[in-house]
Amino acid sequence: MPTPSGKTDAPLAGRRAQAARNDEVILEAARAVFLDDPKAPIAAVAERAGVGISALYRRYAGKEDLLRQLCHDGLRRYVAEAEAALGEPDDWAAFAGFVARVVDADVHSLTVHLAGTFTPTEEMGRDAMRANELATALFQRARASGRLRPDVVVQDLGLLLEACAAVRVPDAERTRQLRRRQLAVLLAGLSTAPDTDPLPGPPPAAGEFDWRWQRRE
Amino acid sequence: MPTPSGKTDAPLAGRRAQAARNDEVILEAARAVFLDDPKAPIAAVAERAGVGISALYRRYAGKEDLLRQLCHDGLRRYVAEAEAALGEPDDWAAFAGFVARVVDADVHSLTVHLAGTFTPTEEMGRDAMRANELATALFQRARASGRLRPDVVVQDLGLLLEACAAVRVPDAERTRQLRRRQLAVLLAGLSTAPDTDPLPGPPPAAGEFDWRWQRRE
DNA sequence: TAACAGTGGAACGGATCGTTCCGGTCTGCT
DNA sequence: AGCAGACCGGAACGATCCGTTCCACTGTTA
Repeated sequence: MPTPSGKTDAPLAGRRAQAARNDEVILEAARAVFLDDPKAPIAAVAERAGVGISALYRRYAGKEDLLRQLCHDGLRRYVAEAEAALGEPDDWAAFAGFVARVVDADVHSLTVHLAGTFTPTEEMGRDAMRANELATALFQRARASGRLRPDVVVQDLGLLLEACAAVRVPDAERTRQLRRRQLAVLLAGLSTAPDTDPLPGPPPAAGEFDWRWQRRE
Repeated sequence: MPTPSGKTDAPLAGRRAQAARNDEVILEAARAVFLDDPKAPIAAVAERAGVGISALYRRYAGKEDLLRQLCHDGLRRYVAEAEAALGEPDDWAAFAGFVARVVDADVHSLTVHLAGTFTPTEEMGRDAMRANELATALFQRARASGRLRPDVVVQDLGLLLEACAAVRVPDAERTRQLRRRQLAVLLAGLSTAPDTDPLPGPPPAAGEFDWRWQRRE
């Protein structure tokens, strides 16, 4: 088939179109592969995407570049979800919905678990800060709604996300279901209840999980 | 110093004693190192123990051997804790105490996270089965006490342990504290409460986490 | 049809790691 | 005293893995 359509360059077919499609396919494959194993070789991404290694190196300067982009995307997704959630009028629903969507999208694995495998950009630092601010705002609204027990702090959100991300079975959809279950248990545990003992030990402190963002050895 | 004491061979000093001491030191180092990173090189264990590599290979046929032993020890610890807990008269306290001790000892990382890095022995299979039976007994007693919400199943214990093991900061003692907090939240979430919605999705099924025990690729 | 963007995949070089091996030391026994 | 050998430290080896480069090839565009 020769140049199939007259449309300037939008539709598909032709070398340009394949390249554009590959942009997507590669990112998707990279997400899947590195979510499954943060230390996966770059060849695994190429294989999964059904492309050669060159197709990867044409787009990214190296592995670190790809990881950084992936992580940054996750961060942006987190921010976007938080912003969207802030539009929800019901305080508790905003918080619970936000967390659920973040868990579903596995944003935590994308950000925290990939951190340390590359040197972050300044923009990522800014985005991370903004992510924290937005999450804090959501949290405080949730607390104001009175459904959170009083000895819970914002940083417990990190514990919660970690707990959900830790759930992992071979099937992706089943993983999502089990994470939802874990999330429900955790949210119930964080909610006000008549007769529960106070949570033990000092609560997680600000920045206590920042060590993950330092480059590993 | 020549042979220092007259006691037959019990106390210490002398090549034999050092060897006996090394047995301990090495196992301890291996536990610490592989708990921190299941894929750590064997040299890291030797370094941490302050011994040469030979001291390791004199005791274990290879890395797999060491891992297997470590994992089996964890399994035995789990069984021992469960047996001890079954002696506790209060049903709920038996369950909660058991889980807390298992979390404190990081038995989950020792067993589940190390699985798949070696071919298990038959005895390990038997012990694992026994571990499941004991845990189920404890769980059923806890349920009988009425403090567990009705839609919780034994397999939720796996989710709970995974969530606690996922909490990890550089300092070991702090890690223990945070895990206790996570555990408290989860137990609160699993407890009966007046107005909570039922847990979403099908509950974890028996053997749903067994894939971890299969040798990785 | 000439130039070239885009690609597949072999090949290279470096790093890592499990395991072996050898030379040395100290001990326990004769 | 002295010797055989248990025990040890750590260098060296070989296998494997992985990131990156490179080149030949293909269809497209001008």
